[in-house]
Amino acid sequence: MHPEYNPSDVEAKWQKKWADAHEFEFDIKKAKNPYYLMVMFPYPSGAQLHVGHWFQYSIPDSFGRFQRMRGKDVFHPMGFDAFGLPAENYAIKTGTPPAKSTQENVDAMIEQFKRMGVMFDWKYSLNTSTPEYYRWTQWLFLQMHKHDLAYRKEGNVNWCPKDQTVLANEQVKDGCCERCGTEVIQKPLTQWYWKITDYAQRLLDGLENLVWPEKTKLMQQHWIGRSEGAEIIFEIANDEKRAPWAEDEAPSKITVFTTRPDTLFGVTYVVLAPEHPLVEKITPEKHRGAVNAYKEEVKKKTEMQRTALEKDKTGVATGAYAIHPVTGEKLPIWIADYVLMNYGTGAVMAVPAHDERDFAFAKEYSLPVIQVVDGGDITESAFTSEGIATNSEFLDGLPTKEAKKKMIAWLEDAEKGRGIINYRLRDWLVSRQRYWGSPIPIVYDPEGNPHPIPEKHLPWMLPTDVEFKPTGKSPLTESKEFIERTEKIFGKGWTPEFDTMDTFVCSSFYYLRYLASGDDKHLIDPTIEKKWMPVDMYIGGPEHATMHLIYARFVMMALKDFGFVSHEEPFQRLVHQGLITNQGAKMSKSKGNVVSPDSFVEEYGSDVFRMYLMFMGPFTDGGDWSDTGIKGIARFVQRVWRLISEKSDAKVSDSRDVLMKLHRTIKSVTDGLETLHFNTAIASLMELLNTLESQEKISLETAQTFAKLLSPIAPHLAEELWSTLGGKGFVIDQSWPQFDHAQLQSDTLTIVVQVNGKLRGDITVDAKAKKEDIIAEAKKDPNVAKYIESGIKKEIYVPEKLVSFVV
RNA sequence: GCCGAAGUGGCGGAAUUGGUAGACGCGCACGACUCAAAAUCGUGUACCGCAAGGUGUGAGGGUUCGAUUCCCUCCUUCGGCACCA
Repeated sequence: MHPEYNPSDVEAKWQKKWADAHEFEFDIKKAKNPYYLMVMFPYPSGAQLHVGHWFQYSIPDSFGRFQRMRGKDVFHPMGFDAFGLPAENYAIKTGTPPAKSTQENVDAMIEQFKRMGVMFDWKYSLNTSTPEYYRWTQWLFLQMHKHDLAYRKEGNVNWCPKDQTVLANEQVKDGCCERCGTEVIQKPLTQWYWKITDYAQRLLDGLENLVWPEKTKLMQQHWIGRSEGAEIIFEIANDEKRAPWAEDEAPSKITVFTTRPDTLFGVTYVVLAPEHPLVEKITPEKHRGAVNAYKEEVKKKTEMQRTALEKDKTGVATGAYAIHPVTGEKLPIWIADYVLMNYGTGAVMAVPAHDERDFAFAKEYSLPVIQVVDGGDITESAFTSEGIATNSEFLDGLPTKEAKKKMIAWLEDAEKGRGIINYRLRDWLVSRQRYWGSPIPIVYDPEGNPHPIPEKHLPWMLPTDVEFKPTGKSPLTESKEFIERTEKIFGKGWTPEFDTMDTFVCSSFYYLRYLASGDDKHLIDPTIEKKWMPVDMYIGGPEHATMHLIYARFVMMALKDFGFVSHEEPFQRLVHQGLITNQGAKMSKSKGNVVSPDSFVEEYGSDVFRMYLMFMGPFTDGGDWSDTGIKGIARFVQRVWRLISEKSDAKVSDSRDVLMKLHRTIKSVTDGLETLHFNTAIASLMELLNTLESQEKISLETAQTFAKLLSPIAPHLAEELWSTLGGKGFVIDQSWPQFDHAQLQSDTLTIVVQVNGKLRGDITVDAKAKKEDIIAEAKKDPNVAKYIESGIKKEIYVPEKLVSFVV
């Protein structure tokens, strides 16, 4: 008699045995066959782990166990992305210091992870909000600064006038403050940026060799937004009515960017972004009123409203004129909000005949439209495709591609422009007017010039004498200790930088710090980095496709240039897990639709729960939560437990059919786990179990192989089974079963017979049968014979699969 | 608007160098065991049809002996970008 499998006892037992044997304690120095498996680290929220966490962390653990059994030394660390808004907001609400609530949450989460039965070695953990970690965040800032990749400039932030606070993009809902509903305005602020744009081309090129979802690569390509074109210089017409300015700073030219230099002869006006610094200088007195009024109007619009306008183009003429670089014609200069200051040069040459936005604008303000590319009708809309140049002097008759080249060559000769590549990527704004982040390691002298804090003062501690109430300034400005500390070290009148760093900075290099084992002298040991990087498999949500995954790549490239690492790319293979929803909606505390795994784990055990999550569908798809099928997995576990131990017999050997099924299962489980199709891997184990069930007895070897195949996906059950079957040591330490090609082949084949593509029968033939014999056999099938009476026109034979007759 | 992914039984999903659509599981129905229930086991389960047979992978067309798979048009859902010059 076999007692029922009791998951809670068995799982607790094996978790203890693993711990006692130090089974999952890792040594990155000793590892011989490194495999670096990382899952994006969580934010330590106060809520319990939910079904989504189990999906995200238990399934990769199964993948790690599989790689481990295949002989890899799998390093699979876990840490916490602990700086960020929620803890700060919680502090504003309750007064609890973020450091305190964060630590409590981290501790609680670690306890829950342990119950999951995952292989994390907590000795390698990290927490980005600890001084031991953020000293490296600050070190990274200093390195960026040292290599001229960090600079300050004025930029706009989302500002809530009522709450007196800077808002993150996700706190802005429909142009209003998420909390109080006040309309959010754009406020200029001087902040720190990192020059990620210097790396645009490398970030683009590097994508090619990465084993990443194509979709993600494409998103990064769009994000980087490379476009080839030309910068063209338009002189400003010398007009006595223009604005007064000092002779030496007289602006004399506007530089525009265009991807269509071939249409230069079709330019009928020039447009500047309303924020363009030249606007003020070129606008003649007479037009200032209208221009300033328009600028005010644009400033009031949030980004949302500005982009929602779609078709209605607005703008105003500045009254100034530009000179066409080839024809010398005078072209009016307009300002319009459809031209963006942060793309290209903030100025465009308008070719209404061949650009939709210019066309709409020209129609609105009755500006001339000149066709310079043949091949389309421009009476109703712009013709934006390529064609043959016309009305274009020396370009006439050339196809677009050649016309572009010739125009660029002409401009370069005449020194009126040049061919350039433009990127949409913008520099990374790393300043945050927040408390709960890493302080920026910069101090200002009494004249206000920034100076990097010498490395010996790191970690540059985050002060604690701060109230968390919003005041309109960075919270650190309140800290007396912070200011006193700065003056004590640097001198009277010196002040610290009060902003903290974006949390994406913390997560841009954490893959290196896991490997550093807390080393406080070096970011990472170069030999360890060489051995372990890049990360072999990185798993995380698709919401990080651009931001985090581009920042991390940029930082790795920069660190390589600085000489600290040997690799260019941090993540070799990337997989996005799907999202587990509840009734179609993302699980969140605010919606109150969070599903807790606790009651299921208690009833069925963690093996069943994680297996059920795997069985729901492909890992990359996620799915809508429903507990209706979990019983099927629970049944499977009980049947495995009962049948495998009951039927195994060291004295029997298996039939050819059983061996074939076994080897086919080894193959499909291996393929399934390698490609993260855990659902099909489990299905094929179920099929194998169904086959074994019909046997009187099975060999001990087959039973043990079953336990091994089960081990990554149901680790506790597999250990229990393995020990019951007399296996030595832990099943997780066994090597992964190999399949034998010879055993995959059946002695007979089923050949399908079609007539005119319709299935009419099937025949069973010897695996070695010849084509002619198989076709002859197919013709004899009584049902097939009926359909081929009228005569066969064509015979098609697909080896080992089918015969098709055309009549 | 543009870019990308997807759409298969009552449900989750299998199957793609084009070759038996619906593996595996859930649910459901009937049966066995039971005083009974649960659990377990067995049988059946895409649709229409008594059957022969026919239909069927979002809709419509195309290529092919043969299409869930390839091509075109459209619809729906999801994700991303959003006046990018």
